[in-house]
This record gives sequence, structure tokens and C-alpha cells, in this order.
Amino acid sequence: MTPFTERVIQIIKCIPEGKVMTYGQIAKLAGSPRGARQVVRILHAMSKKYHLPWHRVINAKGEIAIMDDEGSHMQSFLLQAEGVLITDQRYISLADYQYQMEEHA
DNA sequence: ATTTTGACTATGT
DNA sequence: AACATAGCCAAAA
Repeated sequence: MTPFTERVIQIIKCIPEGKVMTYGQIAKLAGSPRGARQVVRILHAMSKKYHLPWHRVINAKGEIAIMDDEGSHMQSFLLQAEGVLITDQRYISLADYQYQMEEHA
């Protein structure tokens, strides 16, 4: 278990209900700006064992990244059940959400 | 050791 | 806005 992996797990655990983050944001926060794919791998490998809110992680376009229909349907269901903010069919990540708040300030 | 493979991303048309 | 392309990088083959 590398320090990077531990940080990624910690960060994902901290994503509040009703909010989402992108792979890239998480990688950057964990200290590896180009580690988005590692975040994917970690999520895939550890989400069950560490009870991670895997469904709160999306790609940079604000879309669900998971490939198979079963999983993607499950993810959108969970996100909508949490009331994640959506505009233009895109889920709004934590950082962008903050940006929107500033815009309205 | 080398190649392939992704639940990715930034950038340029 | 949609698409192609180049980087990216660890794990699996």
C-alpha cells in the first residue's frame, strides 16, 4: 500500500454525500496531477474493502465513466438518489460547484 | 524486459 | 459541442 494509495482512499472517503469529484481532481489532491488512471485502478480494487463511495467519482466531463450498463445505471441511480446537482446532463464536481458559488456571490 | 490495457485528461480542430 | 490525438502510468499479460 503506497502513500499515494492511502491518500486517494482518504480523499474519496471524504467526499460528502450529494457531491462528486473527478478522477483528476482526486489525483491532483493526492499529489499526482497525472495519476487519474491510478485513481481508477485504486477505486476498482479497493472500493469494496474500504467502503468507498465509488459512485461519487466521475470523469472530467462530468459524466459517468463506468463502461458496463449494469454499473453505470447503478451509479446514476445512487447519484440521483443523493440529489447530486446536474446541469446540461453533467454532474457537477466539488471544485466546479465551488466555482458556481463564487459566480453567484 | 516489452507490450497491452484502461471507470482518464488536456489540447487542438 | 463533438471528435481525434497525444500524453499519462501502474498492473497484467
